[in-house]
Amino acid sequence: MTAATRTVAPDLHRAVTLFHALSDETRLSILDMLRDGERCVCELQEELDAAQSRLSFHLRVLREAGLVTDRREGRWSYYSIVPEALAEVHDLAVEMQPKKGALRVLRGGVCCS
Amino acid sequence: MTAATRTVAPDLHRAVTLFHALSDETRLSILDMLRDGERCVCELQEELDAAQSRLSFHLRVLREAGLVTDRREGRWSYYSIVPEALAEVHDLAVEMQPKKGALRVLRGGVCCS
DNA sequence: CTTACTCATCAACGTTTCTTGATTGACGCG
DNA sequence: CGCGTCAATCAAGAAACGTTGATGAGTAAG
Repeated sequence: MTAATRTVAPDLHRAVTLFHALSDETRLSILDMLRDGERCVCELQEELDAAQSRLSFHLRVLREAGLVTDRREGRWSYYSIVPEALAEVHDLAVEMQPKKGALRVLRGGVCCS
Repeated sequence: MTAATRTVAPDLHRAVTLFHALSDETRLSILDMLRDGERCVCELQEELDAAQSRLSFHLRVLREAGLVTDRREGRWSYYSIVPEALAEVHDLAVEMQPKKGALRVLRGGVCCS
């Protein structure tokens, strides 16, 4: 039985995807800008001083993780935060806390059998 | 003005470190096991069916992110969750939500100046 | 003292992720 | 139509990451 088959919480991969999308400075900066409301790519580009294709790449990661959505209007793409995805992250952090009554000095007294 | 000097929330790097540590299946599995209480490396090794050096590597990432602590006892190292670090993650998820009154159809009417 | 065991660290390797510059498609405007 | 702009995509290279097997430090036990 491998780690993949055993431990995998129903949504382990989902968690990995979410946390990975959040594990980059550029992407966190993007999300921070989006806290004020939606932005088009060129606005982000200007404020973050980042190449266009670089932003496109990071926006795609965020979009594929479900953390942002985009809306096209004319030539522009507007991106905005998906609050539900952040709520998922919130919930994950809560669920990962130790279980009640998990204090154990030595489980069963010995370590490895 | 670069993204690094401007946007960087006081703890952007801290956030990146935390999220990065959580963005791996093996590490999430380890944390899941630790929810029941502390474990020594050999226990994790057995249950996760992972090479010892692999676990050591991942435990180091988790430790350096402050998500787990270790305690030596004789030959064994016992690892356990640091609840405060998960609370940080929790708080980050909350802080990243859009600001109140952030609904904006078009900021200033036009997109790029 | 010697052996066995737990664990951290290292170097080497393959893989993934990120960056850059170029290309392409879509749209609006003169 | 022909041109400029916005943005997605691609290919190539660089950097970071994760895996593996080997080595070494520390401890317990014969």
